[in-house]
Parts: sequence; structure tokens; C-alpha cells
Amino acid sequence: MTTGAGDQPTLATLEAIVLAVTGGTPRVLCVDGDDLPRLPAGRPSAGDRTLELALRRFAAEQAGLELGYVEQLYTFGDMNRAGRDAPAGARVLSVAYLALVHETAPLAGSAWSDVYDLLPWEDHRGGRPPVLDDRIVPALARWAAKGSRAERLARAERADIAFGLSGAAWDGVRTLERYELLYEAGLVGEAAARPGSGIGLAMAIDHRRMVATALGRLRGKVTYRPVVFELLPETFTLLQLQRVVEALLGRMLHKQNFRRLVEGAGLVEPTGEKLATSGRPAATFRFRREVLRERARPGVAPTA
Amino acid sequence: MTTGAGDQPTLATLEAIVLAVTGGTPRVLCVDGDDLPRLPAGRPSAGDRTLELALRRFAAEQAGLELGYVEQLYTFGDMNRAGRDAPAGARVLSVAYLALVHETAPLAGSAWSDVYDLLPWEDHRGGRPPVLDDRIVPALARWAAKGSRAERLARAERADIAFGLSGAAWDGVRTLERYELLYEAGLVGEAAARPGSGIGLAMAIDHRRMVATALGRLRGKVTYRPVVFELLPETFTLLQLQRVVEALLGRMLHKQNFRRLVEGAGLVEPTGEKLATSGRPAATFRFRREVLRERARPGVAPTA
DNA sequence: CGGGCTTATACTCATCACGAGTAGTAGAAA
DNA sequence: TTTCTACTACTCGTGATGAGTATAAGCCCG
Repeated sequence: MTTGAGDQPTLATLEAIVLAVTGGTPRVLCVDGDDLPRLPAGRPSAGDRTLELALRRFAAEQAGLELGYVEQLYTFGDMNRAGRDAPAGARVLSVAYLALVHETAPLAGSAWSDVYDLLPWEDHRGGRPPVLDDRIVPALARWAAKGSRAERLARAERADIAFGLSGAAWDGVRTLERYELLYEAGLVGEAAARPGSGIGLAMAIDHRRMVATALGRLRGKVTYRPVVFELLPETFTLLQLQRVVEALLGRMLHKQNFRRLVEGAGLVEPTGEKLATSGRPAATFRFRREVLRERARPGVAPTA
Repeated sequence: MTTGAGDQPTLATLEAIVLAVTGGTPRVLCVDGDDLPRLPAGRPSAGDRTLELALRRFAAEQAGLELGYVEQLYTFGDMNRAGRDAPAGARVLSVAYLALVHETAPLAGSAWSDVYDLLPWEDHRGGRPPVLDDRIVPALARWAAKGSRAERLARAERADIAFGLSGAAWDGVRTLERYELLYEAGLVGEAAARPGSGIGLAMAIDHRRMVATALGRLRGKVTYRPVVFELLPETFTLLQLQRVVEALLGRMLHKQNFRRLVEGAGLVEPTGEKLATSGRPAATFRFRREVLRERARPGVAPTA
């Protein structure tokens, strides 16, 4: 490995995307920034054996949160992403982690934001969001009409695949592709010509991109790993479970089929207790750990 | 964001896992280290707008390689992973990228290594590798017998799931879990008590862990994204395609079903040409780009 | 020049996952 | 007792997947 001439100091930070689902709403933990809200962040120090431990440490110190499930998401290192307090020309490397927690009370200086306030085009539970056809599709069409012929074709293909246009199917997992397309097309606040004119609530620097990455990853993972249970209490009804999954996927699921999937796969076991609801009381369940041995890809949502 | 007291200088490097498949053998590009082979690596410099562009630049400079498909894999930042030339107490952050290329002639100072020489327990194409039952399973059993009762149960569960023991199914994607388990159990050279006694060819520091990460990611991705075509020439026969997929998955596929899957999904289109083989000549195909619009998850291997 | 080898290609069959729908059940509230 | 809400049990059709049978098209060799 040769050390190039253009070496530069590198600043490394850890960013936490802490996710919870409360009452059908997926929420992400934000702290107040100078201007826009931002994700909680910290730096690894010499005493932290691993990056993940560093993250857990500062989540506890800064926000009093004991994180459960934690997974590394992505490392962001573009040149244009230094905050205003960073030395010019320095590259900031941000290692983003996804953490799943149960709902908790909001903490001082921080608050939960609805993920779908940040990314409104991602929530299809109440049907196709109007913002798609009203603003996004026309703007993408304009964006795709620019450039050389080859470039126009490439842009149109990207837009079609990401947003399920021209006969393509909407793929819930492509959240990042969608965000980046909107960014390039100037439709999200951080990149919009006039501040405040963008779609969805803006966040500092590229933090909304990180949330989009997290949502996409989680939507994928839910179909083959039992991660949802990290967001639920010890025991729960099948409808509660379904609501959390729907909140993550951003689409409704067929109730009977969901039940068949989850029970048939042996993902849950009945506790024997009943929980009073506003209708007929529901049986409560808990996660059934043995499923990890029985199935290679125990997911709580259909693959499609 | 508060700046903790324990801040430390951070060294950032990019590591490239460059993969090719030649004649049924998946290979990774290695460069000669002081002692053990290592992955090609470089540093981002101020002129590189993104980390991915930095990677492409130094791959071209250092090895004369023009990378095609590139994807970020994982960022490694444990404390114990500084090379011997690094200042003590410094944390080295390595952002690892996976790159797929067509086979090329070996370059000066670098060579292709068979991935399954590095991770012999991962290749099940010729049946279950003997090293599993001869060395790994007994050693894992010894490893799992240590610690408190709760710890023993947790270890046994991890081993069962990762290696498909006690009725669990072998999951090709869990390459990283397997490598880490072997590491903890002291079975891979880098961690082995006596050097040279480990299973598989050792690499510098944690580079073999990176290769394991890459293989696992690729095995997963192959089932829902048409990445294999990055490893193949423009046109190919279905058997060539199948051999590449099998090389990645480490298991054999049913020929007729593979054909049905690939043709039925519209992943390929016939070129009209025939290629002479050692038997009946085979029709050649090329990747059919339109499939990206037609299918949400166009994969070239079954999900299981 | 025909048998045997190798590889390619075309079908069939059973099973299972999944989307969608019908129907009936259990408790609470009015 | 009605009505509302939510829970639970089945059925049907389609498509994906694993596995196997049969046939075709070249080559090599005796």
C-alpha cells in the first residue's frame, strides 16, 4: 500500500439511527441542530474496543439509552458533507449505525420524528401518496429530459425502477435510490433551490439520506430475519406485530395471510394470555427463539 | 454532538476486495505483504469527491484495473487491527469495498487467490467438505463447552445456526458468522495458537474476515440482483452462467431448473449464436437489461 | 460409420409459498 | 338484543421451486 501525495486528515464520527415504532408510526431519534434537526452522533475514543461499543457508550452517555439490536449501516465519506464547524478541505467519515429500541419517553434535547414526515413518499399504507403523482413524477420527468440521449435514457430507467413507473413494480426496499434521485432532481430540502420548498422535513447535511438507508435496510431485513421483535414488548398480539411490520414496510398486509405466515413458520408461540382490545380479546404471543434453528430465513413479511 | 475527552487521531484506509471467477473458481486479488498476503488498499485524497471514486482511482493507479461494479461492504474499526507500522493507540478505520471484474492476467506484485483456499469450509460443490466434520465440528463443541451455563447455551446456538448443526440448515449467506466463530474458537491462522495450524490460508490482520464478508454479501445479492453478469463476458452459455453462480454459492444447482429460472424470468436473451463445447454446441445469451423494469428482484439463484 | 460420451434442451409432477376471498366467532358497548 | 370491532378458520388459484424423465446434437474412437 502506497501512501499517496494527497493525504489529508480524516475526521471520523459515528452516527446513530435509533428507530422505534409507536402506535403505527416509525420514529427516529433526532437532536436539535443549529438549524435543522440532526442524528445523535459521537466519536470513538481509545477506550472503545469496537465501533459498536463506542456507539453504545455514547448513546448511554448522551441520551441515557441502552441500545438493544445494533447493526452497522453504511459509511458516508463524500467531500461535500463537512458541517460548517469542520476545517475546510477535511474529509468527514461518518459510520452510520442502525439501532432498534422499544418506544421510550423523549429525552431532553432530543425528540422522536416520524420517519414518514422525513420521507413522505415512502408511506403507501393509506394508498399511493398524492405527493408522488402531484410533484415527484412530473419533476422526475423534467429531470430525465436533460442531457445527452444516452443520459436521458439512463435517467428515465433509474426513475422508472426506483419509483415503479412505466410498468415497473414499486419496490419498498429501494428507499435510498429514491432519496438520491429526489436529491439529484432538487426535490428534497437539502438540495432544493429555495429552502423550504422541498418535499418532506429536512435534516442537517446528509442525515436524511442516512434515515433512508436505514429504512431500506430494515425493509429488506424484516423479510428474512426476525428483527421486528426488537421493536415490540416481550408479549404482543398478532395485530400489534402486524401493525409494526406494516409501519416499516409502508404498506398494508392481508391479515389472515400474515397470521398464517407468522404462526405457520413457528416465529411466535402463544403465551396463553388474552389481551382486551376494542373488539374481541386477542391471544398474546412471544417470539419463539427456536425458529432460528429451524428456518434459515425466518421472516415476518413476504419476500415480495 | 459533544467531543469526548478520549479523542484520538483516526487513520482511514480503503480496502478493495476485487473478485473474479475463472473456470469455476472464485478468486480474490491479493498483494504480497511483509509476511502474509493482504488486500490492495489505499487512502482517499482531497481530490476524490467520493470514497468510491477514490477506490477506483487507486485501483487504476496501483494495479491498472478499471473496476466495473463496486459496492461498499463494511467498515472495520476494532482496536486490535492496526498494522505493525501504525502508531500505537491509533484506531485504523478501514472501509472495505467489493468490486467485481472479469478475469484478467495477474499483475506485477499481485496475484489471484482462490477464495475457497482462504475459506475451505464454504465450498460444498463437491459435497460437504471433510474439514467440517474432521476439525471444525469437534473444535466448536470444545469451544461451546466453556463458560457459564447461559454462555454455553448461547455458544451452542451460535454454532448450530452458523454451521447448520443440530437440525439447523446450512445457510450459505452466513459466511461472516462462520468466520468469526472459527476465529473465536482459535481455528483460523490469524488467531491460532501455533501459526500455520489454522484452517485455510491466512491473510494479514483481518483481511480474511473482509473476504468472508464479501462472499456472504455476494451470495445474498445474487438471489435478487443481476450482479453475476459483472463477472461474465458479454455473451455466455447458460452452463457458463450456472458455473459462475455455483462458484459463488458454493453449491451445485439443478441444471434444468436453473435454465427455467433464468430464461423464465427474462434475465437473458439469446444472441442467436452457438458456441462449440465438448458436447452438443450451446446457444449463447446476453444479459437482458429490460428485466430490471419488469421484475422487482431479478435474481439468478433461488432464494433458499 | 456406428456406438458411446458429453452437453444441451424440452417436459412432467409434486409441493409449497403467497395473494385474495368467504365465513363464522367472541367480547364490549349501546 | 343489536351492533361494532376484532379474532380465527378455511378454501381457491397461481406461481416458484425441487426433482426427475426423455430426447437432441455434436464429438471421439474403434
